[in-house]
Amino acid sequence: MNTSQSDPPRKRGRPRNLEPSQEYRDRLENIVRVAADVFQAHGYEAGSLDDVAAAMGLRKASLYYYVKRKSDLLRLVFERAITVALTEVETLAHLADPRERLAALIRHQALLVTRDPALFAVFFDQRAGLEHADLADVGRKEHLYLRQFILTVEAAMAAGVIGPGDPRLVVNAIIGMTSWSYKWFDTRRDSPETFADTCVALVLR
Amino acid sequence: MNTSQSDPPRKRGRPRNLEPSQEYRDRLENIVRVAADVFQAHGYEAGSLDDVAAAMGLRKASLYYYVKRKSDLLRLVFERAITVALTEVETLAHLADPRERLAALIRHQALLVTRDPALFAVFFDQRAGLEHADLADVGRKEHLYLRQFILTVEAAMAAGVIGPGDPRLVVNAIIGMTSWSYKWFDTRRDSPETFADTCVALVLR
DNA sequence: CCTACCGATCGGTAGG
DNA sequence: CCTACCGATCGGTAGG
Repeated sequence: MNTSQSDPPRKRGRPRNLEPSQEYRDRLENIVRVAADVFQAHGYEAGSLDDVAAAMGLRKASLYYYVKRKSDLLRLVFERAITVALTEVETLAHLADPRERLAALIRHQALLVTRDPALFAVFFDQRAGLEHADLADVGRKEHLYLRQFILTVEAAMAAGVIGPGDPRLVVNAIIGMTSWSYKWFDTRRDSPETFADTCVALVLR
Repeated sequence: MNTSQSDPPRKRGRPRNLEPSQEYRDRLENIVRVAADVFQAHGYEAGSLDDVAAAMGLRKASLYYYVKRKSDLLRLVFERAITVALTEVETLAHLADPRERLAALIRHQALLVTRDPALFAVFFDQRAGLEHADLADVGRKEHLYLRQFILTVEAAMAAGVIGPGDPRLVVNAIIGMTSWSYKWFDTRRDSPETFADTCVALVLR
C-alpha cells in the first residue's frame, strides 16, 4: 500500500490536519453560541438546524462542515457550561474555614448562572437530548461538583455554621436557590453580585 | 330560519349538550395526565400527539374528539397545576404572624412541587408552548401567587425574622430553593415533608 | 372513535 | 460552503 519509496522515517501518508484554523474555531464558537439560544427558545428536539443556520447566515447543510450530527452541537453547549463551572470550583475546595468555603461556593454558583442564564437554561433543561455517552460524561463531572458541595455542607453543619439536617437535601435546596435564577434573572436590570450576596446572607446568618 | 312552528316558549333548537358525560371527563383527565408526561419527557413542541394517543391506546385523530388543538392539552396541564397551587395559598394569606406565615408558604411551595414533580416540570419549563392568551392568563395568576410571597417576606423582614435585602431577590431565592426539587426529587425515596422542613429550617433559624 | 390523507418541516446525504 | 434531494414525522382535516 505504501507507494512512496523514499526513506526518511517520517510519518506515513498525508500529514494530519493537526490544527483547525483560527477562523474555523471562531466560527464554530459562534455556532455553539447561536445553538444555545435556539435550544433555549425551542428546546433541543424542536430547535432546528435550519434555525441555527439562518441565524448564522448559512444554509443548514453547511453546518455539517462543522459538526457530524445535531447532537454534537448540544454536547458542545454542555462542554462550555461545564468548563466554566468547574474551573474555579477546585480552588475554592482548598479554603479551610467551613463558613468561608460554603459562602464562596454559594457565591460562585449564583454568579455562574446569572452571568449567562441562556447557557445554563440549556444545561439544566435539555439534558434529555444528549447522546448516552455524553450524558454519562456530564453526570460524572456534575457528581464531582456536587461532592464538593456535600463535603462543605457537612463541614459547615459540624462547625455549627448551619443547622443540622440531611446534607443531600440541604445541598439541593442551595443549588436550587442559586440555579433557579436562569428562569427570572434579567441581565439588564439585576446585578449578579447583589443576588449572590442575597443568597449567602439567606443561608449564613 | 326558525322552521319549527310549535308554541311552547322553551329554548329553540336542539337542547345543548350541557354536561359532558362522566366517562368523557374521566378520559379527558387521563389524556391530560398522559400529555403532562409526554411534554415533560420530550418538551411541548417535540412531544407528539402520536405519543399521547399511543399511551392512551388511541389513534392520533381521536384526540381531536377531546381537544381542538394540541395547545389545548398544554393549557389543561397548566390549569391543573395552577388550580392545585392557588387553592390553599389564599388561606395561608390570613395567618397573622409573619414568621408563621412565611414558614407556611415555604412549606406549601415545597410540598406542592415534590408531590407531583412531573406536572410542575411542564409548568416551569414548557411555558413557551402556550398560546398568547393562555400565557397571559398564567402570568396573571402567578403574579397573585408571587405577591403573597413578597408581602410575607416584607413583613418577615420588618419583624426581624429574616435579614434585610431586596424582597424580590429573596422571594426568587426561596421559590427557587423549593421549585428546583422537580429536577432531583425522587418520589419513591424522598419524603416531601422532610424536604419541606429542611427548607423552612434553612430560611428561618 | 376510526382510516386515509394533506402540506410542511425535520435531520441528514450526495455531489460538487 | 452551496443546491438538490431523501425518507420520516409532524399537526391537523375529511368523512364516516
